[in-house]
Amino acid sequence: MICQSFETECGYICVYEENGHVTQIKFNEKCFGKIDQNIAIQIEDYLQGRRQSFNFPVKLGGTAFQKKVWTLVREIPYGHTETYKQLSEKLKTSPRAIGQALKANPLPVYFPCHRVVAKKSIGGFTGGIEWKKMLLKIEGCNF
DNA sequence: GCTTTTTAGCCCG
DNA sequence: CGGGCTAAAAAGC
Repeated sequence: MICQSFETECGYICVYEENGHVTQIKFNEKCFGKIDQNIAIQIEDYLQGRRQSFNFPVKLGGTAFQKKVWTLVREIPYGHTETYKQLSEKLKTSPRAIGQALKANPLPVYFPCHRVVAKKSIGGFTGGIEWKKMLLKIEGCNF
């Protein structure tokens, strides 16, 4: 397994790769490896606001429910936000269950959980809400 | 399987 | 702006 860091105005973001598949994305972590260049370019382009979606293979764990939520989140269009509640209604579940699943998301950014906000606040984010704000800002969303 | 714990929410006063 | 409430998933047994 290898990983590569990318610099942002919020700190470093670290992407883990295992034989061509992205397995994990972490915040505030610096490392010195080089991952598959095709993937690296996509990440870099996204962070510069030049790319709106990803096209690389990933490897996932997680429960059936978590995968359902993550998949649904991926369908939220670039630059848009939805609330935990809206998603919960789509899956006939509760807002808090959505929060739990997003917290367990191993691939933030790829599964854009930063586009999911609470009804009256921004909600939470792994690695700090500063990241969430920054990612939304990249997408041209003022929160 | 059942019970307890935890939750990145919500709503109402 | 608290507090209490709640459902539902995950962890524990």
